[in-house]
Amino acid sequence: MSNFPFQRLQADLAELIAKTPPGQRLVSEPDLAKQLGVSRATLREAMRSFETQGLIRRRQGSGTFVVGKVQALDSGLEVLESLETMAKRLGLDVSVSDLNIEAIFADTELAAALNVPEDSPLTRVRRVIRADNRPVAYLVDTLPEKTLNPDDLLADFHGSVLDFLLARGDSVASSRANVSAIGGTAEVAKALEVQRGDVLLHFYSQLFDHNGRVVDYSLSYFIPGYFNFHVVRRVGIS
Amino acid sequence: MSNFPFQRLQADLAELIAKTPPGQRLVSEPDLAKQLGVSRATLREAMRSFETQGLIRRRQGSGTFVVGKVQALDSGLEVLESLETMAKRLGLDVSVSDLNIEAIFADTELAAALNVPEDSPLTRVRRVIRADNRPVAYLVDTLPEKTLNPDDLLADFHGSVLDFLLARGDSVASSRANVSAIGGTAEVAKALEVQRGDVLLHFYSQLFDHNGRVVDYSLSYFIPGYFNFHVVRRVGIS
DNA sequence: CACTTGAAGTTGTCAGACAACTATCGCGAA
DNA sequence: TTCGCGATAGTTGTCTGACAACTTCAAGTG
Repeated sequence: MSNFPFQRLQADLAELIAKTPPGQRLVSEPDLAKQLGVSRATLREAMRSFETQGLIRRRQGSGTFVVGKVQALDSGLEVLESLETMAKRLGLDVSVSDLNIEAIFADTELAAALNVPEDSPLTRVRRVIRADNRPVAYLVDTLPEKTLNPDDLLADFHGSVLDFLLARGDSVASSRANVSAIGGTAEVAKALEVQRGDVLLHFYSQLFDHNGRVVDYSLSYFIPGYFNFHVVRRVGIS
Repeated sequence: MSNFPFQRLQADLAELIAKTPPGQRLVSEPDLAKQLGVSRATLREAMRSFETQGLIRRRQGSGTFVVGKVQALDSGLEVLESLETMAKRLGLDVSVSDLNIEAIFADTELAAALNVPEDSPLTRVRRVIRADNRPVAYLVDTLPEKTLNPDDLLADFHGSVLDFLLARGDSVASSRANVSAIGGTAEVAKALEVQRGDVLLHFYSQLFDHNGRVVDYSLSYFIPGYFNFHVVRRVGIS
């Protein structure tokens, strides 16, 4: 087919990875290169690409492993619920780790997103969601300090800002979520224990109260495959 | 920070790409490797990763270029409308290319998705959507031949299966779209003129008529950045 | 003017080598 | 026996240098 070793190689590698059981080690790079008829440098470029896609994971001194998937969490997007609630509804076991709460001040971007003056005091909540003890989502919420004080959280926070606000009786009506796909930045990649640039599903959303005011500005990053988000779309909305 | 050249390199490269105007050529690999203090092999691995993310494009003999973005198309996902309709609503200029219509027979997967017997005659419609003359989406629709005959299309098809069905007065009620992020397969990558494995936003959806029967099985692949899909999520659906 | 030829510059691929790290096995000490 | 530890083989990470394939453009040729 193709005259470029790299493209042939990607097809061969894809097939090899597909038929290799998750968790199993691939043959070593020198052997694989010989077996596939390319140099180790070219093979490594292809492997880097597959690692960026999240299909394999390389560990120096140990080997290259095919990554496996756990059961997917499925949810309709039109229902606003926390990942914790969603997991409980499905009877799955998720946990929260790397919880980080800090007080910051609004820069231009945050001020615009939250509709507050620049340099306003804000509260930022970051954490990693784990399923099957593997990181599957990285969530960053930013709220005005007036809405959520860092000290408030320490008392009774289980990982979901939404659940916390609802439990407190706050006015929360809806959220507008933008969905996209991106390669993970350094911060996100580190949190999710993947490589910078790996394929991630990305939500950028704003939470509104019943008066239409922005309550929360949220960035969510999901490793594909662990979640199934779906939307019901209807014709002729009027 | 990091002891691994590759991670430092990714940070440096990301910065360099970010501050380089779209469309402009980067300095050559040997020069860049010297400038960043790594070998050309390591640099090329990092560049492969960024190419997989769709941030740069390499052309043999010519150079490496930073890719630019056109204005994004924005749409609410809960409204089911074709990309063409959406573009017209926004006054943007999109076109259809690489239109391919073929008659196939249902394999196990298609039979399950469309709820028809295996080996049933089906019609498959594939095409590329272009904005600013660049490929931005790849769409594959598969329908029972009874619903859509290949010959029907030749008369009056403008790129959207949904618009065609609606214009014909078919019963189309809603669609269930699963949203995910994937690395492009060989077929998709070729159609979108990107590298296999590049980050793409992916919709897998079924179109239902008013009786709840599956009318169309659709796979959509979007290059991130050209589209802004959003969903309004509400609390306490009952 | 149209066409060819060549050179310079670029990315694509290769081979071999060494460094850094990991897992494992065997042996000696407690 | 059991624990700890060092040697060792095997793996990925990185480097160097080289050549092939391709693109571009300008000079030369008819």
